[in-house]
Amino acid sequence: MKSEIEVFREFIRNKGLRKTPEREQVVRAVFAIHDHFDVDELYVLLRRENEKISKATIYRTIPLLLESGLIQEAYFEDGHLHYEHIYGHEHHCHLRCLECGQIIEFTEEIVRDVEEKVGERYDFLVTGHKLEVYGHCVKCKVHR
Amino acid sequence: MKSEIEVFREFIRNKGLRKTPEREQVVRAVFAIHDHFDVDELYVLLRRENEKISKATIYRTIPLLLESGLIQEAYFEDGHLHYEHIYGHEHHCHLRCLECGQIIEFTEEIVRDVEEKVGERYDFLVTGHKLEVYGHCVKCKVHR
DNA sequence: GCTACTATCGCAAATCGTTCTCAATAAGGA
DNA sequence: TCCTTATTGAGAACGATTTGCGATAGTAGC
Ligand SMILES: [Mn+2]
Ligand SMILES: [Mn+2]
Ligand SMILES: [Zn+2]
Ligand SMILES: [Zn+2]
Repeated sequence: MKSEIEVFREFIRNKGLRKTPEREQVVRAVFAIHDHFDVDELYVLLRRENEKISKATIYRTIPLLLESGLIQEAYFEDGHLHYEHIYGHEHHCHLRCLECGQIIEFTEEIVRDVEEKVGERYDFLVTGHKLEVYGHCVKCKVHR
Repeated sequence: MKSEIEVFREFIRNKGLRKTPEREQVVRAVFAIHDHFDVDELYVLLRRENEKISKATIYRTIPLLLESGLIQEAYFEDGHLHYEHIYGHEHHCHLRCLECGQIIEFTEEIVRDVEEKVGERYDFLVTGHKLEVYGHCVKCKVHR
């Protein structure tokens, strides 16, 4: 299996874009974080290790990572988007506690069936889905 | 079944807040729009018919509508959140075309099963879910 | 109904996330 | 190596949302 940086380089080349150290630093940072992240976390991480990268460059790189399928939007929270790297990981959904904000990842096969059913019903070429289940976690349940 | 304004008044009273014409105008506007909406659409609609309401008041009312269960966040798009009124409507999910942006609402029973399963698996008190399926609609499929 | 208390309002300023402008830099093809 | 031009960093600009504040108006108590 190709590494994420190989995938990225291929993507960049195919689009006729330029291979730059800044872009590749972003790719590395994104795959160094094994959790959901936002632009600012990426920025802080990169500044801590690397030194020089501007937020503008990170913002400009995000769409490339999305388009190349290396990352995806995970959820919108606290006024901004949160992402996660997905290349090399099997698809998962999110279970969120409305009280403490905890997020658990889970996989559930049935959702594939929904994709298929709905695709047929509305004549869509379905490519994916995003499912978030929410409620109250064990800890927060008791305080009510 | 209680009307949305009754539900709202009850909510307001229980919270010890004040019943104001501005807040109730927002409730009316929200239930006058039978589609997904954003803050600005609400503002434009209210200014057209009513005259005087500030955006700040709309922004301050949204959390009340969410907490009272009258509306919910539908999706994040074009840099801001879009909402929909849900009181008096059965739950539905969204099917989105990634190319033309079209959104189709659909209902699928199986998702309830997922809620239940996952709730048990992680000991959550599940209260709801948000599912978005995406792909390419009939029209957009052919152009590729 | 009148009064007093203070929640809520509108407006404008402030804040926050994101995009844009532009001059300097550096990919990468010739 | 040279040339063209995509990309960068820095900061200004922008759009959405929140906040501060003085004016207004609900509402509880008389
Ligand atoms: Mn995740
Ligand atoms: Mn909807
Ligand atoms: Zn919790
Ligand atoms: Zn379409």
